[in-house]
Amino acid sequence: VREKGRRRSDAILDAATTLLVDEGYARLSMRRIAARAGIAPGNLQYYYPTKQDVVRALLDRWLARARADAAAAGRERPPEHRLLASLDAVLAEASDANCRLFWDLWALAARDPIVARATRTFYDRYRDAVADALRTVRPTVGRAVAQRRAMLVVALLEGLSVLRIGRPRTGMPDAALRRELRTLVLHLAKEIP
Amino acid sequence: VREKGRRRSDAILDAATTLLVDEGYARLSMRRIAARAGIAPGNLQYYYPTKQDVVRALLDRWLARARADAAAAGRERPPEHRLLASLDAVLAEASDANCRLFWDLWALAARDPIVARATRTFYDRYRDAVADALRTVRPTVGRAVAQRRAMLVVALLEGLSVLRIGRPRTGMPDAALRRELRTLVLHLAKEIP
DNA sequence: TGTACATCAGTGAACGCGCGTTCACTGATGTAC
DNA sequence: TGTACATCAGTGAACGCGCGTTCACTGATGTAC
Repeated sequence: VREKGRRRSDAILDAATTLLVDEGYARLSMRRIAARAGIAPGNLQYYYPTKQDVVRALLDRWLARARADAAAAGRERPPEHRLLASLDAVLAEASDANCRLFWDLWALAARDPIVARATRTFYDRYRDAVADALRTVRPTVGRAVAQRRAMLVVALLEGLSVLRIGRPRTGMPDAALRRELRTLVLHLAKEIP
Repeated sequence: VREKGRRRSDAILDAATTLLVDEGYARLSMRRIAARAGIAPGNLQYYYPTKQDVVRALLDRWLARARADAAAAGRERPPEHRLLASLDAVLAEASDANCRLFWDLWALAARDPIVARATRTFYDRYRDAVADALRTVRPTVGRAVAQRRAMLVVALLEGLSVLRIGRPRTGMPDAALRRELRTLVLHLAKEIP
């Protein structure tokens, strides 16, 4: 009696995620999630009593997966190339849909402490991974310094997604900007005392 | 008969702005705006036929003012200090309320082309101002290069606002991080070929 | 100076809608005897 | 092997709410004669 329930609650999160990515949080409703998952509203409430519960579960799962993906992608590279390879990977994954989801996430986090906590955990892990990469490139920098610099790198990447607002839909920044970005990050990693 | 109307439509935008900053877009409604402005719903519709009209007018006015303020603040400084002084000014102005408003703005821009256009115009001007400051520090860099580097600086600042999500409410990043930021931006302005 | 009239500014009830959530109820499934 | 029963999974109507918007109507204000 439990296997069916687990598959169902997963399917519900799948439906909710699809809706959230495609149409944004403003158009996400319990009734639409239920319809998308092919169940009655009452059954949705059986698994997730309130809308907040669905959203929190959805984001927990999503952020955990994003972290796992990023960790796996990083591990496959030789250490020296890890930093720049990760840059490219992040830029490549920053599709329009993903960006929109993050913007909704930030707005949501401003009002829901649990979402804020999940978001913060996500970025903490993200920063730590970048800090590791920085110390691989130059092991002499201290842990704390590397973490601060990693924070700047993460800020750069997240900020770049914002600056794409209203631009003709390009998957990522243009080549020249990407070159400037690589140069700046390399300087931060190798040159700045 | 026209002066009264102009004052009224301004007061409506004031009321809407207060609500948006205090409670976020999710809780912004025509009825609440009307109540806040002390008028009947029908009268609100007389000035702004739809909710979209209010929001667009509100953001237009708000972004224009932010641009004007930033320009004025920059003009008062000696050119050499302009870059770092602006950094501090931006960080100081990034209050919790302002951040929340920007997050709502980005989410909104993803679904409303007119909001997206206003947002883009805002960031274009922002980037141009930073590019000017960069060229003041080192006039030998080309216009295009300066613009790209300015974009990285703007991305850094906007990204830092995102990374404050879920952190104990500090007005700005801590001193050590701020030092790293200044160092990085100075390197970008002065050292990187 | 008074009056007719168009326009501006404003009211508040009403419509219809989608929402989150509740609830009484039903069938399916596993377990204990 | 059959039966009683608790629990799991699921239905769909209903409640009450706030929403954006419409609309018929009213008063205030300026303008033309």
